[in-house]
Amino acid sequence: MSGRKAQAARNDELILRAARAVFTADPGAPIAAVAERAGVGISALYRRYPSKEALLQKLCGDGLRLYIEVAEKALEDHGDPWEAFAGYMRGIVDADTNSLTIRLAGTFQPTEELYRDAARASDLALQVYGRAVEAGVLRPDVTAADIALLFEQLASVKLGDDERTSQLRHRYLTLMLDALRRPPAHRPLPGPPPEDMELAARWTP
Amino acid sequence: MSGRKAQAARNDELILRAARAVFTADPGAPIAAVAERAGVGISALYRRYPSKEALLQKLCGDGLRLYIEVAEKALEDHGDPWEAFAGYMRGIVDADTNSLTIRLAGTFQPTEELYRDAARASDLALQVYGRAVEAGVLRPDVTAADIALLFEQLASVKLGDDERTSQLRHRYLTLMLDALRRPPAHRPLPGPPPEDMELAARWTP
DNA sequence: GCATACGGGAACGAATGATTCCGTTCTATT
DNA sequence: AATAGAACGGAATCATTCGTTCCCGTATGC
Repeated sequence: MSGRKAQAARNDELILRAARAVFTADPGAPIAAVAERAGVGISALYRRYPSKEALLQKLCGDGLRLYIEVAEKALEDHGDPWEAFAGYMRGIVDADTNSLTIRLAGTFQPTEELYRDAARASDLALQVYGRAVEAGVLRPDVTAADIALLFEQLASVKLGDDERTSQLRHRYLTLMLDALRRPPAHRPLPGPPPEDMELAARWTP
Repeated sequence: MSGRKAQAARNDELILRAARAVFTADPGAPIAAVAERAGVGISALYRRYPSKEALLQKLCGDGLRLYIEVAEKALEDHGDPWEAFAGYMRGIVDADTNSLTIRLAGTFQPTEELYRDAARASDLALQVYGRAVEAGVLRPDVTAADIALLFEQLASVKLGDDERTSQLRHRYLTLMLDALRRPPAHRPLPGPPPEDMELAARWTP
């Protein structure tokens, strides 16, 4: 398989990657930004998806499936209960699915399938949470819904490039995990703290 | 003072209140939304501010001054060091200045005065932080810049009406404080956790 | 009474952005 | 080698949004 077909297949992937990156950074981004980032024309997009909404639904669905995958992996982990739970949270932060699912969710009409996947994801999250509670490693006054909101707070952290952002998210995840763990404890925070200049850079467009 | 002058004075206040509410909820909101919310016409806005940017600068400045006020109050508190620090954080969350300063900051050209106030705010924040560190009530591996980013994460929490949002922010602030405090401890979380229905409501526009 | 500051909201014009369309290129098949 | 047609690139289109301006009614203070 080579030539035109190969480019088409490559573009499939390029477009999805670009869309993910662009809409993760800015959920309201124009579709032209996706094309530009992918290095293709706009028509290459419209050949594959009938509308912007269709593309968003696809991305949202992919995000949900990724979330489900991470949660299932966590449920298979029968080692140390706390580590299983912490690993799950780190996995979700790495997958960065919250930027794609929730933040995009309000912007289009969810499909039936999307609802099903969301329900499944929610159910799995509840199981992961329940297992940590049963093992007694989680403080008892947080709920599974709390955990979901914590993910969203972490997703709101955005500073510098993608790598720096990820580093900081893990830093604050570690902090949150300290607050969640029973018994309470302080673990060393990973990654360097934000520098003043990093913060000051946000005052100019 | 009554009649036309009184209405003008009332409108001054109405417009500022409306602008605060609208831009806090959506930093990119149209100026017409502000007028509608204030219950005035658009020209009532333009009589007072020459442009949208001027209004945003005014709001941002007000937010900064409010921030400064809260921080100064905290520095005057010579009681229990931890409570002073925690009270400061609660005060900032209540004032909700982070939604106005940082989130708006990127959208216009900051004035000279804005820079000065931002510097002063940053300096005060550093003092509050420093005092908590000196008293040994704060874990040593977080920095003042970390605290700033934690505020922003809390500002990203938005669910239901304003009151519910505030309640939840305090809930997660309490969680974060548990992670910040030395020695580590778990304090009971205030406010009810999010219900599934509250979370599910966000899947439709 | 009346000049006028004030404010309501329609009108304007620029910008943005989704979608369509047309001409081009490259592949596979005849 | 000629050609049908898939895949593209990107300009043109068309609707919408939004900041700003303008016109006009109103009622207030003199």
